[in-house]
Amino acid sequence: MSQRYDHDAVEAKWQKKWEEAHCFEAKDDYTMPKFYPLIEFPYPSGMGLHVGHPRSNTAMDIIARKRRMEGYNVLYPIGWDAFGLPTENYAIKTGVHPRKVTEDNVNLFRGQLKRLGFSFDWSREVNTTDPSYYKWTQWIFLKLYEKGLAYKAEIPINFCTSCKVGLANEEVVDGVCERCGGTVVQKVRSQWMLKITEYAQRLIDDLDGVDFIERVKIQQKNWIGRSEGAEVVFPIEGYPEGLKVYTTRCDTLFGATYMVVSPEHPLIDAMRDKITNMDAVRAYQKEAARKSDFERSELNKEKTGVPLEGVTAVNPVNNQPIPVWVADYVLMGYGTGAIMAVPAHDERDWDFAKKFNLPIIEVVAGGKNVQEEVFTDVASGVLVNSDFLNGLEVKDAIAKMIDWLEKKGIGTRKVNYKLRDWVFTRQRYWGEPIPLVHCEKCGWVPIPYEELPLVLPEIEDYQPTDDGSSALARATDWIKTTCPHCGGPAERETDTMPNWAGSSWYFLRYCDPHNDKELASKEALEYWMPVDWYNGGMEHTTLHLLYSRFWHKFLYDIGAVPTPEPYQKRTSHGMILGENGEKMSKSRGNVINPDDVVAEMGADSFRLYEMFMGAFDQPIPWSTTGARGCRRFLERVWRLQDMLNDADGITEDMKRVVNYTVKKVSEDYEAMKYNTAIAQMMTMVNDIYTKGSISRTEFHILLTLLSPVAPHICEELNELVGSAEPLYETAWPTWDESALVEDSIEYGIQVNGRIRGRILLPAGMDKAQVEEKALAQEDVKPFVEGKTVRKVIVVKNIVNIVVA
RNA sequence: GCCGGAAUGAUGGAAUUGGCAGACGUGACGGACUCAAAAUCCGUUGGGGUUAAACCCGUGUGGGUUCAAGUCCCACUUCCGGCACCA
Repeated sequence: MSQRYDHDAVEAKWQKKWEEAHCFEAKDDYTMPKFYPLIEFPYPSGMGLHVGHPRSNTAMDIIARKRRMEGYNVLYPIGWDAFGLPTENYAIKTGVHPRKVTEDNVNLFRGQLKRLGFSFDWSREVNTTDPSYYKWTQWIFLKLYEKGLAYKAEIPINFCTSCKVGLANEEVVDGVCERCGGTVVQKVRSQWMLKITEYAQRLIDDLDGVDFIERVKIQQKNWIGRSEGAEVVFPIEGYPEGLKVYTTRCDTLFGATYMVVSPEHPLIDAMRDKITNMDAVRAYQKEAARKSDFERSELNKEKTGVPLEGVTAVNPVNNQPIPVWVADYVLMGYGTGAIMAVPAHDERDWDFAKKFNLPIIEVVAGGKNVQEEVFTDVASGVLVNSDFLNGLEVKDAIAKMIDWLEKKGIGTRKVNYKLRDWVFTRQRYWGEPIPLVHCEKCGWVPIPYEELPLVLPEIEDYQPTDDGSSALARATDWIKTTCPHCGGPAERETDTMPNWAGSSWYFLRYCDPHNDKELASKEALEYWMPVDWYNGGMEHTTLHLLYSRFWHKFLYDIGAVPTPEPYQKRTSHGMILGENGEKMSKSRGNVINPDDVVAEMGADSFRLYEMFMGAFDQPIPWSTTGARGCRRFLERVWRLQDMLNDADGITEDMKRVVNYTVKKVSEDYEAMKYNTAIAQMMTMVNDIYTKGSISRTEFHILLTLLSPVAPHICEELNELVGSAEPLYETAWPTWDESALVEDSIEYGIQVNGRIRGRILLPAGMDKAQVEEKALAQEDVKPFVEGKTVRKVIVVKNIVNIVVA
């Protein structure tokens, strides 16, 4: 009789063995076929590991372990994305150095991850806050600067007037500071920007060559937001450059009845002497500055705006005067910051026109009365009231109008992107210092490459300064330096990089993490890149994933990496919710601590449950009883050691189920359908229990299949039953397709689509024979008799008899 | 608001991608074992209906396409992720 299944002993034993055998370390043998799976490296928060982390980690661990068993050289790395806001906020509150906080949190996370038995290559651990790491983050920034992709711009930040600190959007709740409730204002600061927009088209085009799940591709494309249209200039007396607008619907130019500029538009200042209601305009600008873009562009909110009295533009297609308004639903960051409004055919313009009683002119016929209802369905309309466009369909009208505008020199064809350049600076201490100095004489000057890394200076006080600069501004000795160019006095940048910086290239460092000459050697990059399979959360689709693709493309352009794309394949897991179906959070009190689960039922049960709980790509509520069910399954597997029989190989009656299980599990792992793979192994175990015995070969196959999910218990059982080699050195099993063929097929017989009977027939009968048998079947007869059989359809194992 | 997902028994989910809805797990109920309980093993479990069967209803709501719809199309409802300084 077997001993009790003691998960603590089994798991500790095998974790030690694996570590001593170094069996999960990637080999430097570049002749082997390689496989590089990747999970998003965690941010080591003080809360410790979240049950969400192991979901992605286990999924890729399964693939990593399977690939090793298939003979691949696997690099499955881990590291820490450790710069960030919460750590700094904690330091501000407690006075503990962020480096110390980070170190403690990393130690906590490392211990928790190790306890879960992931087959990470711990010898390649990286940490973004390590100067030997961020040396290369700074190096990339300098390269971007050198190539003209980093520039300064005046960009507003959220500023708490009471804490005197720049706030992340997340820290602004209902317009006030999350921490102190103080008033938040927009404060303009000069910030470093990265020209991601220069890569917009390639970031769209190159999605065709990679294997990302479709929703990721769609979301990235929509985020980049390419549109084709025209820029049209509306002349304004006293404003020589005219008011330039971007439109995708230049066919509707004859229907433009007013124009709108965003509150930040330079026109307002330039025309301030002509504008007769300047006080009202200024007040409106001030009001708008308080709102986020998000609040401003909400469609269902009440439209606001103020006319620019004294300013009149001219519609260039018909020379009609057209009023200009300022309204916050127009954003300076998109297009030209000004629009022509065609209320008859745009919902927001229509609402605005109705509210302020502006004229509405129909130019596309096909809807109802445009005075009462907006008409936006462009596919079905024909142009009216539009001079030379009358009678044309919308798409032909657009083409004709663009030609006309270009010929007349009024407008030009223009591709526009919603994507905006990346604001790359934070008024924070706990980030990578920007390796530039400002010299009175020479302007911004990069520090020489030999001086990298530019190390974060030690400071005593992490409180931000009164003007919204980071605590770095207190490190006056560090700030004061000399200009590398002229040798004169210069000052360092006191803003730091956002935490997206370190995470935009970490997968490159894993290829060669200890290199102090390059970010990674050419040979290592050529062998390991691209990442073969990257799994992570949907929430990173438009920021991290896009930013890292952008950096990678830049590095490719300067010859630093061998591939134009960093990731060959991208998949995504669903979030694990609390038992009540809500997002896990401290405040909701529904947080599940992985340590508690592991202590109660072991890492294997925990891993198994996370893979079994539901569809991998869907959000799923946690269930403690569900997890216990997985523990119960492992105990059933444990007791199979008492059911071993003396049969050799795979017994005849198990042939089908064993082969089917190998196929099902192999294919489902690859498709990330872990839940159904596990369900099939449960079915196989249920079968064995019914039979009461199992051969050694069958048991060994089961253990091999299960080992990527529950590696500790499988290794232990494998050893207990006397296998010569550990499972991690065992080859992945194959299946015999011919063993899956059934001798007979059960057909479901439908009459008019409703199931009426079943019939078991030998396999290989042709359709006519099946049809005949089905029509003669007893249960079916009453539904067919006395009726005319119109048609009989035999598909797969369904016979549908259509009668009338 | 915009972009992307999702909705199936009491419950988490499955369904060969248009072909017998509910695999597998949880819970519940019944049985075996036990002095008893726990654990374990075996069985039942969508709703209505029937002694039993037949049969009827059933995949968020309303319409549609099809021999056949959880799956495709149209219109809605609710929930989840993202919206550029959380990571």
